[in-house]
Formats: sequence, structure tokens, C-alpha cells
Amino acid sequence: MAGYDPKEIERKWQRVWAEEKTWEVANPGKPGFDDSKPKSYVLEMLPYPSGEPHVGHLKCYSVGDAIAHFRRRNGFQVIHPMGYDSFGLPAENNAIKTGEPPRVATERSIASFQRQFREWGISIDWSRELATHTPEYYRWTQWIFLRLFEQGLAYRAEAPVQWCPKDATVLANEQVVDGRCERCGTEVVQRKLEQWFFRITDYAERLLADFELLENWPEHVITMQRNWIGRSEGAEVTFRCEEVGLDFPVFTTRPDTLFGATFFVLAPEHPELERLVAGTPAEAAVREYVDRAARESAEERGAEDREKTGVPLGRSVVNPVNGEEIPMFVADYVLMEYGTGAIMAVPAHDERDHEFARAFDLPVRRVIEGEDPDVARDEQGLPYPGDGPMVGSGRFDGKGNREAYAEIVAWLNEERRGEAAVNYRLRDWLVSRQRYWGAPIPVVYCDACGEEGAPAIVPVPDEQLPVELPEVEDYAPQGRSPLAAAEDWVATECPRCGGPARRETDTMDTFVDSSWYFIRYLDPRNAEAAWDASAAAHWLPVDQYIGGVEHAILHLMYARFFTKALADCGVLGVQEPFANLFAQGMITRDGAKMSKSRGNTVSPAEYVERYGADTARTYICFMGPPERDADWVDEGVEGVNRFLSRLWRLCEEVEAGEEGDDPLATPEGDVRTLLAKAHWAIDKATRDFQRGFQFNTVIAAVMELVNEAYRLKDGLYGEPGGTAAVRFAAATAASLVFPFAPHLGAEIWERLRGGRVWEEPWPQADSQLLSSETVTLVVQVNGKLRDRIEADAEAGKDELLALARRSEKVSRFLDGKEVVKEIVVPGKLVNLVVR
RNA sequence: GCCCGGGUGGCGAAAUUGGCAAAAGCGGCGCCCUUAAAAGGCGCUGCCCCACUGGGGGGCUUGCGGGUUCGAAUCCCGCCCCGGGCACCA
Repeated sequence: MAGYDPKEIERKWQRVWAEEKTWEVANPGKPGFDDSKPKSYVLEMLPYPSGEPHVGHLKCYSVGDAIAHFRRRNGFQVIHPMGYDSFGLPAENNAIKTGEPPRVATERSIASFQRQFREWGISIDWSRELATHTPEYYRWTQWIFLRLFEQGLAYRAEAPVQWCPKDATVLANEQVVDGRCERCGTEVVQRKLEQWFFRITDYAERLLADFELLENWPEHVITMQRNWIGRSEGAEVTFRCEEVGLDFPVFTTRPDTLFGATFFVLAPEHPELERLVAGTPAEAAVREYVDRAARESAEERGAEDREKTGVPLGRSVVNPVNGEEIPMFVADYVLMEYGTGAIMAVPAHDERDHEFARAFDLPVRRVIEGEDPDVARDEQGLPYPGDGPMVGSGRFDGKGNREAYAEIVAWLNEERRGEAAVNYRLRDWLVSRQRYWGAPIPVVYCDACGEEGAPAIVPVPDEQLPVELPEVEDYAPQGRSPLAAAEDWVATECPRCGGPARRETDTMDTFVDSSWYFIRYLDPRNAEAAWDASAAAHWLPVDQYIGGVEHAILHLMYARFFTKALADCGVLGVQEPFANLFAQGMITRDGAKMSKSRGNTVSPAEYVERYGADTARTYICFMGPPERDADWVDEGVEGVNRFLSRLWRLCEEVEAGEEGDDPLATPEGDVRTLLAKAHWAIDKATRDFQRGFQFNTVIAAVMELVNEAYRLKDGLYGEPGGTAAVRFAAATAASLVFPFAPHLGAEIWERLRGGRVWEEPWPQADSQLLSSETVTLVVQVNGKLRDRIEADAEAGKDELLALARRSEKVSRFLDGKEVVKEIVVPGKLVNLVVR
């Protein structure tokens, strides 16, 4: 007999799927569209094609494919596309190092991903394949940019931005981790530059509120986004500096502590600083302080345990609630990016203000009493951030601070000195990059159309898209985009006046490309529009999205923002792109994250070569719950390979043996036992599939079924209905394991049953065979297990009690004791409580 | 500091959601097949104690300490440890 030869089987079925285009689905209204089935959009995050696929990819697509197969066999028309997020820094950095154009390295990597996806047997609709670096794709990325521009959602502004000196580019806030460039680890510096932004902050409220619309997202991902958006409720209150006649609004979450404000602080970047101190004795000191702050990195400024520093301005503002004049300072613990860049300082009830007050010997005035009566009134126990009755707050004294909060805000409103306000930590999304390998931003600058020396920003008309990325020689950025060197390309004609104009030379952040790809899949060859409205209406939203948690904030929030913005532009009918999200865990080796430098990487290709794709995929799904991190162990791979081989040999054995007689109408004995096990496995697999994709226990159930078949088969051959039962067990195992090991599943099914397993509906458990006539009754005395007794499944309470008391093992513990309580759970357990 | 996860045999894990703790896998031990090995098949395998020719019996056990309950890995209260996110955000 030929042993299990995954190579041959896998090649065979991969050819079938490719030739028959098995996984392609048509759009509504197109030939081949099946309107009898409900749709299901199963999507894994598209890979960034750099080098070869790694095990993280194998996991993501194995999990997604199992879901896609399961849905198909449950009667859904599943759309399951694939593409490549093929613009971005790594290809460009490689180009700078080796001189190889980014396109060449990227397309080589794409070819490698394509080959391996086929070798893994992932059920992809290849007719919908796309790559974000192709003009056919980025043309529409540019088109979306123009729509956002029209809506005022894309704008150009000078702003302090995070600049990475190594990569010589600006970064999005999200790409700065602990003050360092996410990619290269270099400390970022602040620069003031003209940049393009998307107004994601306009959507902060909806991004929060619409968590409601999601069906099932991991709680921690929602929490991370919520933290990132960072909504705070409070009030904006205006403090006036009479000496220079300026109003300074501040944002505070604690308007109830307004009477405790004893000083006022501006951020070093505050635009009015200059006017406040120009020509005053404080000018020199303030300027020096501001310059020093500007030189410091965000990391240095944000360091923990940093001493509070600052400089008095020699000016004061008036507290609107009590008319008190309080001194002004500049200090770097106040951030320009948040709120208004200025704060009222309440040292008695805010830790940071308290530290500053101590450092500068400023008054600390308690306005809320603490809980501890001993320290309630004096300066001990300060700063006190909690609740309590108000003191030193005029007519609000004695009221609870929560109550006073509302009244103070109402009063500010009446007096027009402030109003309720909400602030967000979220900043607008900086999307321009001074880099080559990205989609060009489709605008030109025209001096003739401009005013007062400033050129006009003229959008490139839709019909002139795409603005193609020109070929260049030198990819290294020199503080301006490498595109600036392509002078023939930069010099263009103004679409508005026809005069000479210059192209924008920045490209878009790659997160822009990946913020809408899931829509393009629905109509990827459309040359007239980004997508056909009816296709989008039919398939969206994505029913199940699968990917790593590392995208919990960036990609997932940007895609949510895009969806809402496109809906507002009237070109999309959904508010949320991904109804269900599954965040897969990481695969480690030797307990550590894989890295080339550590030398603990796992190459999927190597394992696929040695054991076959079915083994590699099934192992990955068997390692543990897929949402959790899991450690790759070679012996575990072999264990799964042993299991698949065992199933294979079982198939060969039944195939070679007698056809056997027909299945019995009322199976008995071991025939029934094996059939019951098969139906138990069907039931278990189906439930675990639905319950959060617990593939590890699904596979364990199939293993149990195969083990049971091995235990019983030799006694069953020749029995009435015996061979048929073994055959049923093997075919059922193949059918259940198909979503993980599609080649083996398809092959065994074809041999034992004929036809295509993926066209078979998912098996249904026979409830007759799920229940048995007898059950194991657990007998406890005082909650401790004392005996197990076979009992009639239908037996009543009294019968079970009698049975339990009759047991010798039980009665031993009842001797000389009084039974004070009897608990009977029919079909399960008897517990006798004795004294 | 705040917010999420998580802690169960030698290892990664199960436990139908309050009812037999440890399924399936790995590792380990033993047996069968074999001239031999590999492959394969079968069995045992949480810890401790008593008994042992053979069969057996008892206690303990889900990070720690309490509680609720006839009964807790599961629910409640208080701690400890590990991982992740946010953090000078007013």
C-alpha cells in the first residue's frame, strides 16, 4: 500500500481548484451569481509583501480559510479574496541599500506569496486579486483622496510634526512608539512643516459611538481604540489677561475646582507667548526656556519622574469665577497638542499642578474636602483627586462637587465665560510622506491661480487620474521627497488655468492604501469607478475579519474612518467595515518572538515541503485557541502528521476491504458505539466552530473519532453493518478535518464517498445517536466522588437514589451516619449529604 | 497610576459555562510486530500515603487567603505574579 503522500495529493487538488476556479464567486447581476444563498465576506488582513511569507501569515490564512470553508458548507456564498499591501518603506529602504527598484523587489515577493498561498491550498478567489502599488489600484486611492479633499476632510497645514531623521520622513503619531520611529527605532524630533492631514478627529465621536454597531469584536481591541481616541468631558473656560487684552481659553475636566486655581500655565509652543513677554524683563528667560523645550524629543519631555520646570511670565490672568488675578507661567508639562495648550492649575486637586506649585512655592488652596476627617481641611492629604463637599468656593460651599460641577458649567454658560466641552486625545491623521514608494498625492500647485504669493492647491481632475509614480534613479530622501528629483514629472500644467504648475511630490502613507482595499475586492477590475455600488451594497460589510492584534489601533481605526467618510460622500452604504473581528495570537518559538537575529524563525515553506501543507495548517490550528499566543514545537507538528497519516491508512484499509453491507437501521453494540462517536464528533466540531473558532478542540474531536475507529475496526469487519460503520467514521473524519486539511479531506472523501467534499453540506449530527440508553451516574457523599454506576438514562429520581444507596462503595460512607439531604440531577449525579 | 487579557499535571492545553478536574496532543515508561532498527499497533502515565503474589484502599490537587453553595477551575470579596494597551492628555 502506498503510504500517506501529501505531495501527490496536494498537487492533485491544487490543480483541480486552479483549473475549475472553484473559489471564484460572481457579483450580483453577473453570470454565475447564486442568489439562493446568503452572502458571507470572509477576509484576512492583506499581507505586506516583503520577502517570504512567515508563520504568522500561515496562521492568519489557515484560520481564515477554515472559517471560509465552514461557511461555504453551511450554505453561504463566501467571498474570500486576496491582495498585497505593496507600497511602503521596507521595499524602499531595501532599494536605497541595494539599488534594486522597489517595484522589482516587491513584485518578486508577491510572486512568492502567490506561489505559497497556492501551495497551502488556501481557497482564494484569484479573480479578485489586487496589489496596492499598481496604477489600476492607486488611481482610486487618489480618487478617494480627492473626495476627502472636496469634503474638507483632507487639508494641508503647517504643523509641528514628528520627524524621523534616519528615514528622513515625517511620521504619523501612531507610528511613534515611546518617542521613537516605529520602523527604525531612531528618536524622532519635532519639526514644523506643511503637511497633508485627514480630519479623523471630526469622526472621534462616531468612532466611539459606533462600537455599538459591531457584532463581535474582541473587547480589548475596542478598549485600545477607546483609549486611543481618549474622550474627556469637561468645560472650556476663558481666563482673560487684561494687561495685553487677550483671552485664554482652557480645557478642564474639573470645572468644580475652578475656585482652587492659583496659577496658569501655557505650553512652550503656545502662539501667544511672544506677545505676552515681548519687551518685558521675562523675555530672555522665557525665550531660552522655549528654545530648550523645542530641542528636546517627545521622549525626553514625556519621561517619567521628570522634575517640573517652567518660567514665570510676569503676567497674570483673571479667574472668571472669583475675579482673582493669578500668575502666568510657561512649562513643558503642558502640551500644545491637547486642549488649548493652556491650563488653569489647581494644585490642591491635581498631582502635576501640585508638583509644580511645590517647585515654585505657589499657594495650594483646597476647595473639596476629603473623606478622612483628620486631613479633610488642612494641607495634608493633598493633592486630593476624589469627591467631597465644596469649600472655599463661595456660594457653592457645602454642595457635593459633582452637583457643583453642573451648576458651575451652567453659570459659565450664562456669563459667556465658558461652556461644556469635550476633548479628544486623537489627532488628525498625518498622511503625507516625503518618500518615493507610495501613491502620489493628486494635487498641483499653481502660482497663477494663487493669491498673495501663495500658490493655489489645485486638485487633479478625476479624468487625469492616475497621477502615475515616475521612475527615478535615487530613492534616498534628502528632506524632500525623491519625487522632487523627477523634474519633468513635477513640471506640469495647471488643470484650472492651463499655466505652468508643480506637482505635489509627497506620497501617501501606506495605511491609506489599506484603508479601503476590502471594497476594491468587490469590483477589482472596474476601470470606470472605484467600485460598483451594487457590488458594494451586496457584499459589505465584511462578515468576518481576521488579523493580528498589532493592527488593533492603526489599520482598524483608519479603515473605520474611511468607511464613515465614504458613506458621508454618498458612495458607500455602510457605517462600519468589519462586523466581526478575530484577532489571532502570535506564534513564538522557544517562548520568544521569532526574529532573524535570535535565529528562532520558522519557515512555513520548509514544513510544507517536509510534511505537506495539510499538516502545517492543521498543526497551527491545533496548537491552542487561535486568539492566544502559541509556541511552535516540532514534535507537535509530527504528532499532527501522525494523526493525518493514521486517518489516511484507515481510509486505505476500508477502501481496499469489502464494500460491506448497508448501514443498519438500528445499529447495536460496537457498530452503534462507533457511529455514536462519529455523531458526537460532528456535534462537538460544529459547536466549537461556532463558539469563537475553537479549532484546537474541533481537531481533538476528530482525533478521538479516528482513535475510536482504530480501537473497534478489527472487531467490526464482518459484523453486520460493521464495515459500513468504519467507512462512515473515516469519511466523517475527512469531512470534519477538511477546513484545516483540505487536500486530504477532499481525497479521502472522493475515495470513500465519491464527489467533492466542499460541495457537501456540513454534516448534521443524528440526535438519535447522540443520546444513549445508559448514562454513567456519578454518586457523591458530601460532594466527594464515591462511585460511578451505569444507569438507565430515563431513570427517575427515586430509582437513581435507590441505585446509589445500593452501592457498596457508597454505603461504606453512610454507615452510622444520618442522610440529611439528597440531591439528584437526573442523568448525571446523586449527592448524599450526611452528618 | 488607569484599562484589558491570563495563571490548571513534566510541556502546550480540555472541562458542554455551578455537577466525574486533566479530553485530544507532546514527552516519558512498558508490551506486540521485527534477525535488528525505523515505521506501525496496543497499554500505562496529576501528586502523596497505605497495601501488594494478585486484586485494592485512602488523602490531596486548578496562583494565594477568605466567602457563597449539597457541590466551585467556574460565582463573590481581598491579595500575588505574568503578558498587553494607555499615560505630564489638564
